[in-house]
Amino acid sequence: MRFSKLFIPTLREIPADAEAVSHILMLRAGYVRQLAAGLYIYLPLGWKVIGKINAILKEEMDRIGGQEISMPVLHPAEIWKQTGRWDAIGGEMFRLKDRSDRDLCLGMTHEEIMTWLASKEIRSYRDLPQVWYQIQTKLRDEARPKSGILRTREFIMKDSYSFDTTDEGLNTNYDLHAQAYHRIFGRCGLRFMQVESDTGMMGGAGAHEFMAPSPAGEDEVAICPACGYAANVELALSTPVGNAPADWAREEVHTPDKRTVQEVSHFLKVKPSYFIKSILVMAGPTPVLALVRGDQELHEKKLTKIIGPFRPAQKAEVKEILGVEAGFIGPMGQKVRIVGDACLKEGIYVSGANKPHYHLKGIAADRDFSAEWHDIHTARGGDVCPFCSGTLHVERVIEIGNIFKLGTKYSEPLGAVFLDENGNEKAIIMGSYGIGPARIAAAAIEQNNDKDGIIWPRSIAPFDVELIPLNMADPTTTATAEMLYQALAERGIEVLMDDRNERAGVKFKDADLIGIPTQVILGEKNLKEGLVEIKDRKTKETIKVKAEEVAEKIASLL
RNA sequence: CGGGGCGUAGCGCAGCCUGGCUAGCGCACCUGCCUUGGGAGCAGGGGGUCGGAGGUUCGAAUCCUCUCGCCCCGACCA
Repeated sequence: MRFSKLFIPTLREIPADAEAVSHILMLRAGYVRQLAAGLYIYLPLGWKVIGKINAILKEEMDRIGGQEISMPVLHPAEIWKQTGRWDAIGGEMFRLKDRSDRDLCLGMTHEEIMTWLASKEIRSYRDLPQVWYQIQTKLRDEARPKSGILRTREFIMKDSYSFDTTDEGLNTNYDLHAQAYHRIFGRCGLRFMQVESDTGMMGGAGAHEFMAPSPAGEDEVAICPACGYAANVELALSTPVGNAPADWAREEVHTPDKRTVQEVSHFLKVKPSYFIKSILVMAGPTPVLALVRGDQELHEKKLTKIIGPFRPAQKAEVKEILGVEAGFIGPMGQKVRIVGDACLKEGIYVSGANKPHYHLKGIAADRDFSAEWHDIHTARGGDVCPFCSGTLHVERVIEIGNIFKLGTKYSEPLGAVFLDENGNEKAIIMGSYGIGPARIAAAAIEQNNDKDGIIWPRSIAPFDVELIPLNMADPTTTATAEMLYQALAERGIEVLMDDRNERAGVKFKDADLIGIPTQVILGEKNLKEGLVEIKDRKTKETIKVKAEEVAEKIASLL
């Protein structure tokens, strides 16, 4: 393609509204424009990149037996009501009515519709397994769209769904998807990892997320370099580094007006890790006392899995239920349900004395109080891996894909059943698997850029080569450019030729910004000797090659 | 939804606090000349009514009220 004929509105300055590197660069390099919060227009270059990614997705999905279909974006409410999600999902679902006042919604995902199709068409175990996928627009009224293309209200997703007769079948399809995802992200040139993830409200037997490390990400994962354990911090297990043994005798200490761990720690000159933080929460009407070490944070999702949904208790409730004001509460002698973080089982600690302005030093689990022991703290870098005693580190990541074992969560309510070999009716066992192509693009930029712009991985770059004739007024330059343009095209190499009548500097700047991995530079002086330069966008390495050998040389590089 | 910030030309910004000539600057854009290895130079030119509505005032980009939009932090994220 010729630059002069392509709409590539590059920006010299950084748009004020952009923060994330990928966002800034996609705007500056003319890949996208924003229509409204969370709504983006893909310009020619941006759409080409998405097309490259989608092509890879299709190849790899087809390779594991996926069959591409296409489903409506507009859904009747009835199906979502049958699975309970019409009511379970809040403001995140776009809802509307048609002219006859029927409830409809815009699809945030397609479990319901895929399962509906299966319920209509699948009869026998002989019809299974099936893997159906689509690359389709999803709509979610996000509470907070952000980071450019990373979190939008309308986005494209590759979503696939597996239908099996047995758990073994599901496991097979699940593993196939995991393998396909590894190939996909690898081919897209990303640094990524597969981590254990929270099944959340999806329920079911297991889930993994695929994560691309980047400071622009919204999630954090805990990783053990020693044994390979990797999990979203939403569920990552860890053991905080233990305290040096303390040999305090049990004693009540006066701590006037010292309520927080910070204050008491400072006052008593005892490190926060020797404290037990007692947090009263209300699981519905039931009070529960959660205990975590003074230097740790309670992880609400972990606790939710144990006691169900809860909210923090109010100050008045603390006094009424525990008989002492917040700040001096401790686990001793309390009759409420107590859930303690497992690391508190060992060691001697300080906690509130259940008596205003007093703390109790020298208490130990089992001897002075008891609790149900669970991992309820938030994993942090430096914690010990619970599986191999290596040291965990925590990294910020972009979620680029996920895989879920759904089981029969959708097939049961929608009546997606089959008859097995013995004529017994059974619910289809399902899995669902998603990838966001736009997030792949954004993650690729986040991971591959420099001060001058984007550095695309070859596989998803909008073009393979950018031809840069520096002086369009020089006949030799333009003639050589045309010759090379043809020669490269004949070899199936996608070329962008910057045929604009711009000065050299402008062309160099734009080329670096746009990020096509290979540049071919035609300068007058080199051409006098019959030479052109091939420059690598990433390394900036330049080689001089005879003009007539360029096509061949580049073909060997790609 | 809670907290914070910002809306002035296509982009980036100044002016606002302390109302007052014709609303500025850089880049971009148009014309001509010139230039062609890292966002050139000279000359000339076009473009905004200050997010919107209402109010105060002799007078509002500037003060007040309401409203819309966008960004960031948090909550949420099936």
